[in-house]
Amino acid sequence: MSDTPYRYTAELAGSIEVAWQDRWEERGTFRAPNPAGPWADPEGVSEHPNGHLLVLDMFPYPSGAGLHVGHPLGYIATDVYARFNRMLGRNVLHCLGYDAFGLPAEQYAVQTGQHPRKTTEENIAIMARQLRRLGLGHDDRRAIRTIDPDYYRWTQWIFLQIFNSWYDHDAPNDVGGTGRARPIAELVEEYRSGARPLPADDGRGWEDLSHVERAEILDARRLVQSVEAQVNWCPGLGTVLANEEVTNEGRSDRGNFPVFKRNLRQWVMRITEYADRLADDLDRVEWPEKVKTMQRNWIGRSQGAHVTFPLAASGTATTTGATEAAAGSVGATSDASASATPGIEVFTTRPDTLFGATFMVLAPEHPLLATLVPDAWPEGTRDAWTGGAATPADAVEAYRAAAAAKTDVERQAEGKAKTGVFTGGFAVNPVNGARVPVFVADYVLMGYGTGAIMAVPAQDERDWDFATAYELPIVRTVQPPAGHDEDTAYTGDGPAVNSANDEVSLDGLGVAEAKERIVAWLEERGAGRGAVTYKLRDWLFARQRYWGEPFPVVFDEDGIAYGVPEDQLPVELPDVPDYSPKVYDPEDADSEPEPPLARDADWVAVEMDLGDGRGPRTFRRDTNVMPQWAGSCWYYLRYLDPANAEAMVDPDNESYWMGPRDTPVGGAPEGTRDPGGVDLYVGGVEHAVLHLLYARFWHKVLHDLGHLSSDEPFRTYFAQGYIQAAAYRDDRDQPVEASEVEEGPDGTFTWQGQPVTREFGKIGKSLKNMVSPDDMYAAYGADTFRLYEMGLGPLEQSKPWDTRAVVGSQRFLQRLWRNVVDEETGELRVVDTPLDDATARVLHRTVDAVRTDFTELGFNTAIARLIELNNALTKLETGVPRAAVEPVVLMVAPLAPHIAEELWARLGHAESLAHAAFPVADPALLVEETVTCVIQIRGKVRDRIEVPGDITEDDLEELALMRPKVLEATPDGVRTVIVRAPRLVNVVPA
RNA sequence: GCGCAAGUGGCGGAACUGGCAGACGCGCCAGGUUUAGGUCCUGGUGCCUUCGGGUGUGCGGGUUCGAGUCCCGCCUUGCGCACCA
Repeated sequence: MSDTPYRYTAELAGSIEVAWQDRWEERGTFRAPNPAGPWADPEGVSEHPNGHLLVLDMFPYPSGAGLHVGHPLGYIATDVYARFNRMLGRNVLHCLGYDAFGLPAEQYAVQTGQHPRKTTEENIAIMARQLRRLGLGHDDRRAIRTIDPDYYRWTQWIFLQIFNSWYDHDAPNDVGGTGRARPIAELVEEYRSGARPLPADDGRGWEDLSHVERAEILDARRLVQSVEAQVNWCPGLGTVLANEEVTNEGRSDRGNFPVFKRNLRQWVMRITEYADRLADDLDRVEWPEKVKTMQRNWIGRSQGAHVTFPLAASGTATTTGATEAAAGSVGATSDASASATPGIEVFTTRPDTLFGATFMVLAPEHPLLATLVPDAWPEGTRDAWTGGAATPADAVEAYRAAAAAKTDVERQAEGKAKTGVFTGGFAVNPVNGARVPVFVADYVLMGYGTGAIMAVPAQDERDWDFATAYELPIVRTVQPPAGHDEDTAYTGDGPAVNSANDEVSLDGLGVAEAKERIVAWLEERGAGRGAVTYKLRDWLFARQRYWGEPFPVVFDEDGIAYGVPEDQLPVELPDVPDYSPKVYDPEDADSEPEPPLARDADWVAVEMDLGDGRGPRTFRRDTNVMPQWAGSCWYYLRYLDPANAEAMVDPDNESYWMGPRDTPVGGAPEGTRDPGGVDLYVGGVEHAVLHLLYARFWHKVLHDLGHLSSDEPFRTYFAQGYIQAAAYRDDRDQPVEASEVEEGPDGTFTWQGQPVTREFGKIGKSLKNMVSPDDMYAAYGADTFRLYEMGLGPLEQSKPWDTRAVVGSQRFLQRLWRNVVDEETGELRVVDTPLDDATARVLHRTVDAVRTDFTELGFNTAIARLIELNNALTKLETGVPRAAVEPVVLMVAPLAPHIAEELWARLGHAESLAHAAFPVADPALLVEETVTCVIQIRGKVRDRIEVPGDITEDDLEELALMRPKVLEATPDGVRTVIVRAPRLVNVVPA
């Protein structure tokens, strides 16, 4: 029998923790009152005069492997912050649900032959147990799951809202600009009334159109469209993917399978309509600059101009005069298809350099190539331009085939070496009438701009490289500064040169002015116009998989798509016998997507009354499912009102929790209207352009349609670092089980007797370095684990896991416990004597520092201060005063809530401390009575003296100059004395 | 290649506007408790040192009475972008 039965061991910690978790659940301690909706509790809301706070973690995916010690890092951090704010009197909403649709669950289910619903629900149960054991103060009523029909009913509802909307670029929005989503019904009304002209100006009105014609007009405007487009087809996953889901290496971010470009008809969400607002509104949220930059880069907005280069008559490869350009937009050719073509439209960000455009380049996929190519090489064609082919058609075809066969990886492997062939065609530079040869080259991409460029070698490095490789002329139109290398392009600012025709001259102008002038000239001439392009593509939204939300869309016999009426939602995911997607050889680029739902003929054919007055009819269901991002695009809204059967969220609940704040975030532009949104959103940076961009898009649509008062989902986003763990590899570079590796005294590592090398990496199966929180609960308890993770270092940093070091946090809690409870008797040890002055000052300085640290998420330094304070109390010889230990318990509570609750209760408090007031520092006690003043000679510390904290500069200087060491060091007198009372005096000898 | 972060003891990391570098924790060392090991407790712990002191925040310069902190030039690591016209 131990003689310390009341010691704070892992066993005791465990029993305390589980008991408090039960109590919290029974009492509903963390249930946050809502102002409205089915749980309306206005009284509960009014009990929180210090306002409200919405703190959220990124939506977790319940993986089959359970949690590892890296996962809870952010959950603990938000919990500490939430608990702290609760103690400040705020109404705090913190909860967590499950993002449970998606590929991994489906793949796991296929592997194990079980239904994905079964495996997903099992995984959720495991995760829920692990999370509960952590002691997170979540509102347990709000643990929503995306796979529940009551949830995805609203996912489908939102889809229909977007489907039934169009983007009106001219409509004023509420942030002072124009452009917002409007219901498609309003567009119909404008067409019907004639307020908006119909696209086809054939004299017929809306009522005269067939329903197929009307559908075509509307479908072209919807924010969800079915388009025939080049998509990312991933045979290994059997589905198409969004651009955001394809890695730089041209592989799927899930599973790392090859991805191929295919032309297929697919659903897209028109996120590009929001490109400007998505870019601009980043200024109004408080996010890491890094993440904002990533989103801006992804959106890739660039300002420039579209310029049309008329096609020139085929002929000799020599430059002719300016007459043709003046003649008009089309080069004089007899070829019918060419005359139908106005010319080659390019996008350029440097219209000021137009006079230096000496050739053009089309992407290999450019449609104009077919009509551009003449029968024979024009006279004067250089050998190097032909690619060795007998005719331009052969050369272009060979080049196109070669480019098409190359994967992105191969293109990348070739680096920046420029290849291409002459098309045999010419175009006319609209500013000077120069005949410029047109090339095809794969350094121009079909997916950006117009898929064609004007090449200005003197001011563009890529064009320079191409021009030198193919001996094309280079004309400088921006004067490089003196000393600029004559053999490179100059891309900087400078005065324009060689840039004048009979009507306009740019010579001498800087880049910005030159752009302005030439764009004005182009617009006047109808040869071009100012333009903005984006790298952002529309969001490919359909997946040919099973485990996702079905599309609430049906088609009639004409192939027209209809949204399923709201009152018939949800469209439930049918329980099909064969849910495996049709997957192919990952390299089989020519395979076709085949959704599992398409196999269920009974489900696909449906009789339905759309409520359009035509009665019940037979329709064909859409057999796609939504991507995993769908459920995670709006879950934070459902948290606010998860039981609401009438709306996705009651508007009053949304505006209470997420509505715009009175003052904008720091760094927002002057006069900004606050966008509202989640007050603190914590999660990994890997979702910087996926989830965070998609959610912003949906949120803005819902805001435009009047469903939300906030116009950004996440007002403040904090990107947490990762916990990494040691992993070890053997001599074949294969990871070995990290838990079985032994460290030798010389610092080397061995596994089963063989030497292994160490690295630090992501925790997980692939590196065999899994550490489960369950092991930590068993060995130390949840409070120790929480404290360890928070004490490791700054939250935004990635840090290595070290199980051996966890004991330090346990020791702290043991000392705290021992300051209150006698380990042998279990009796209370605190004394009721008043605090001595020194202890009171340490206490209040700690309160002040911890408050600041908690507010700024500086948990590691807060913990250090609390340890110092507790160590100071431990050393008091007259016992630990209650007046000191109670504030310590309250301050520890957000970090280690179970032990704090237990000590609080043992100290005689009947109420949970979850809503107790956080200690407040007395300003009078923040200043130290005496401080150590450092005396420096020429900046080097030479002496120290104890002085009163409020000593004047003059007194301190006098004191310092009398010190023997100072006198000794200044035999020739003193030149300067710098005094920073009360901490420092620096004496500079003469 | 371009852009952005970050480099501090054996390790994770502290250090407000330039003002005692290394808080706190791990590890290590010594002592105590214990039958022993472990736990736990107390003290010490940047490096060098002739014990006076010297030296020290990736490297080299600079500004300053004073630099981890500011400026210039490098190096390394991490992240992002990568023919985006």
